[in-house]
Amino acid sequence: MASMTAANWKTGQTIRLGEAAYGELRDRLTRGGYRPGDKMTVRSLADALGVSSTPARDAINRLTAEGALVYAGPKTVIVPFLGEDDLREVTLIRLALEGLAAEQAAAHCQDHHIEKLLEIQIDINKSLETKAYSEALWHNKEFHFLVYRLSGMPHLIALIEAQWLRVGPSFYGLYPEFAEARHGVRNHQMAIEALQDRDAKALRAAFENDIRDGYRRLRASLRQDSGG
Amino acid sequence: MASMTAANWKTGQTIRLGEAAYGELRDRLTRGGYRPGDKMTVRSLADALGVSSTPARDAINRLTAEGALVYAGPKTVIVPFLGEDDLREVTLIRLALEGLAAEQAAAHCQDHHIEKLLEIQIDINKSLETKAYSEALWHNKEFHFLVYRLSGMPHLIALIEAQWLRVGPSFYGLYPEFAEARHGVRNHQMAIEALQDRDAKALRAAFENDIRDGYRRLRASLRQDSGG
DNA sequence: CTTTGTATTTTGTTGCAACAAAAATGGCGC
DNA sequence: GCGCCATTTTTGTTGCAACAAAATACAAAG
Repeated sequence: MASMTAANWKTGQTIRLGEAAYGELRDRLTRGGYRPGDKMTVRSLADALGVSSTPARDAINRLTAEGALVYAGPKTVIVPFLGEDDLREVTLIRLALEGLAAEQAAAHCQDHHIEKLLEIQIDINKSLETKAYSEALWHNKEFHFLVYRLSGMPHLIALIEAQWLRVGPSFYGLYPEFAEARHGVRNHQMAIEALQDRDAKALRAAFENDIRDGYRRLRASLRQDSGG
Repeated sequence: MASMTAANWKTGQTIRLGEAAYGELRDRLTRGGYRPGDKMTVRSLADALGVSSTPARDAINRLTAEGALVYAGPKTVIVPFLGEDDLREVTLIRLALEGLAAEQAAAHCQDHHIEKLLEIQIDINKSLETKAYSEALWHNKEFHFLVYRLSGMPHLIALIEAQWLRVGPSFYGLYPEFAEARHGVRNHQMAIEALQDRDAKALRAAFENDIRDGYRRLRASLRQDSGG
């Protein structure tokens, strides 16, 4: 009994309101519940989540530490606008981290993982056909993180998730255009083929391509916004 | 006046106790004030820093989110032991992030930066000669982050600092052996030469070498501990 | 209409106490 | 000596109120 205590204490359901609030806010950010510039106040979040100010404040503090929220003033936390410089930096970081994750994933890939990826890709295509962009975005994330998890590097995955959370709110609004272009389909196909060959370098290249494609499109839309 | 508000509000001295507590605890961690396994309790930290429990809790929460502290049980936060797997993961992450930072740094390097690096290297050598290992460690960090800051990527630097904070406590205790071997001196020399040539790839290689050297030594000492 | 100065409202931070839960302690049986 | 269980102590979490400070709304002047 004493031996399982140290290993399994996380198993019990999360009774910590702070962590629950963090997870919920994180989810809403991921799902496009907020737009860049939206103010995050302790009291409004506490009301929205039905908790008191302490857990709400914990959630905001943590997301701020991770870069998913930023200070716009001494007493003002907002969902960040991603400028061109920010986008460049986060992209370079993503290339480094997700490239590493992909490279490490190849060694731990099994056939059933590839089958699962094929299923997810079918889901993505279906979602695109029915113009269910929010779903497509979700499946796209599933695709990426299924591979990244194969790396067996939990801390690395947490870092990658933090980067996605940074670009998410800015990315989400203009997904329709992205989806129409279907730029991700070819890259995902390349990734699956690389995985079948257990070719770590090719897998990395496929994901880097995907990241770079997304970067170019996001940057273009950023310039469009500032230009007109 | 309105234009400077958004840009300069950070200039005012930090009146937030939570951030001050975070900085202080961070500093103590960096300077070897705690060893792996040490318990971090809200009340003891609050006493140690002369603040109430809220800012102390904030500091612990943030360091925990960054991985510098870990949960060892539902109500127990400790300074983490770095196992061999953890060390491998953090090293791969460091290679990715610090490699990127070094590569980006080359483009922004000016002559006076190289001069400063030469000065720091002299400080390192002096500290090693006088067996002031704690000082040597500090100057070593100065050396690395002076280069990393040249990348102009503040978020990347924050990520790198978080990784250093993870390995710090485990690294600190066995520095004397490291210093005696002087393994870093050659790598730093390579880095300076690469910087003089503005050779980004060579600069990256020099820092990767430095990280890998440290990894091998730390891993060896880890195996020694578990073996005997 | 824009701008400037003022008043009002909102907000984050901090300290603190209560509570439940986990950890440390000590004693008991073997 | 060693493991196990009950008791005591310690601990994190949570909610809340007070306060200072910043943001906002508003009014007046140019």
